[in-house]
Amino acid sequence: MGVRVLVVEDESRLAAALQRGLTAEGFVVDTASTGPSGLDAARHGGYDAMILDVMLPGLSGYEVVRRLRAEEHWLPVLMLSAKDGEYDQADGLDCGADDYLTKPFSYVVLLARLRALLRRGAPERPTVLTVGDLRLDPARRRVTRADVEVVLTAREYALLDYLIRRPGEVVSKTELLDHVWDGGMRTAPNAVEVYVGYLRRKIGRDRLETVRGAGYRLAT
Amino acid sequence: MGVRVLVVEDESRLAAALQRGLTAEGFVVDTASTGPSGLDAARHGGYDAMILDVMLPGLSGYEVVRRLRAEEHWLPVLMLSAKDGEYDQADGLDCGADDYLTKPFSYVVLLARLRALLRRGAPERPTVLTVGDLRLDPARRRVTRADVEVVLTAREYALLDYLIRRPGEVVSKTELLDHVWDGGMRTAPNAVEVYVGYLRRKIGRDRLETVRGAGYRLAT
DNA sequence: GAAGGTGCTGTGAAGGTGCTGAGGACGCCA
DNA sequence: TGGCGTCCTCAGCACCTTCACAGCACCTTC
Repeated sequence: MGVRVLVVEDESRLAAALQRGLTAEGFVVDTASTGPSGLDAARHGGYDAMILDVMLPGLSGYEVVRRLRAEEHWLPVLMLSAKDGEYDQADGLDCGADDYLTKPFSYVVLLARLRALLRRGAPERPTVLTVGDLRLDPARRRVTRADVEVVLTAREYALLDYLIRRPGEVVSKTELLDHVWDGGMRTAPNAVEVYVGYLRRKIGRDRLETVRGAGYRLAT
Repeated sequence: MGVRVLVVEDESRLAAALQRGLTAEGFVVDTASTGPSGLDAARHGGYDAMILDVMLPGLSGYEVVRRLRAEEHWLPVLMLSAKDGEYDQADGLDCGADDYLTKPFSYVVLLARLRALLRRGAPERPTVLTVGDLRLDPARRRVTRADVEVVLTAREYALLDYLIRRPGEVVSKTELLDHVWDGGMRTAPNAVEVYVGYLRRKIGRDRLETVRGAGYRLAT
C-alpha cells in the first residue's frame, strides 16, 4: 500500500492537477477543499503527509496546522501560499509547518520537498546568526544591529549572510563573487567593493574590515 | 550506546509525546518537569543535548540556561517557547541557548534542529600554525606575536606563511622566489632580502636567521 | 689586508588596490 | 508613461605595496 498524502486546496484546478501528478508518482491522494474539512481529514485519515494551502475557506492553513500541533499530531505539513507579502514564510514555519512553498511553484520542487519531508528531513532552519550586536535571522530575512532593524537590499543581505557565517575569517573577493554573486556572471570585482561600502554604511564602518590583498573580514 | 537527550517540560502530554518520538528515533531520553530538577539533571546527567521549555515551575528555562552557562556547562540547548510576545527568540539566544523553537512547532523540524545541534557539537577549529610565541591563523589571516596582533602586507604574510610551515628548515631564496613570488616573474633575489627585513622588524629580528649562502631559517 | 661576494636597508618611483560619487540599465508599480 | 528602487559599471582619487637601485657593512677567500 502506497504513501498517503492529503491535499487541502480550494482552487479546484490546482487541486486536480496535484492529485493527478502525485497519483502518477505512486502516492495515494485524497483532497479536501476547506479548512475545517482538511483539519478533520488530517486528524483521522492516517496520512503520511499533508499539502496545505494557506488561503482556505472556513479556517486558514496556519490555523489548521496550529490546531493539529496543539493536539500533538506531528503529521508532516508542506504549506503553499501566494506570495502576496501579507503572510510570509516565517509565519508559516512559526505556526508549525515543516516546509513552505510559495506560489507559483515548480511541480518538481514540490515533489522533491514532499519526498524530503517523508524521509523525515525537514529543511533545517538555521539558527539566528549573531556576531557582536549584529543579528541575522535567515528565516525572517531580518537583520538587526543593537536590536534596531537594518533594512538591506537583496544583494546586501546575501553578502552579509555569507560573511556572518564565517565570522572573523577572511573571505576573498573571488569567493564572494562566486557565492554571493552568480559565479558565471563575470561581475567585476569592484561590485564587491561597492557593496561592502553600502553594507558598511548600514551596519557600521568598523564592522567590516578590509584585508588588503586578501579580502574582507567581519569583525568578531 | 545512544545519544542522550534531556527533555525539560512541565506539560506532561507534550513531554510524553517528545519522549516517545525521540526514543523511536533512537535517542535515549530522560525527562524532568521543573526548572530546578532540570538544571540538576543537566549538570550531572552527562547528556548530549537538552530540550528545554521556557515556562517551567520553580525556575524559568532562561534562568536554567543562564546558570548552566555561568558554570561553564556548554551542553547544547534547544529552547521551546510559546509565542506570546512577552519573551522572544532573541531573549532565548541571548541567555545562552543554542537554538530556539516557537510553539506550536513541527516535530520534524524539532528533530532536524536537534540533529543540527548535535552535529555542531564539535566546532571546527581551523589549524593555527605556531612557532614559539608566533602564531599564524590562515583562516582569519591573522598573525600574533606573544598574543599581540602583527599587521602584515600580503607579501609579508605570504612569506611568513611559507616559512612557518617549515620551521627550523633552511629555505633558499630561489625557493622563496618560486613559491612566495610568482615563479615566472623574474623578480630579483634582493626582493627576498628586502621582505625578510620587513618581516624582521615586525616579528622580531632574531626570529628569522640568515644562513649565509644558503637561505633563511625561522627559529624554532 | 685586499678583493670580491653576500646580505641589509633607506629612498623613491611605478603601479596596484580599494573607496566613492555619478549615472546608466533594468524591472516594478501606479 | 514616469517615478522609484536596485544593481552594477565607470572613472577619479587617495593611499598602500611592491620592488629596483645604490650604498654600505660584513664575511670569506686568497
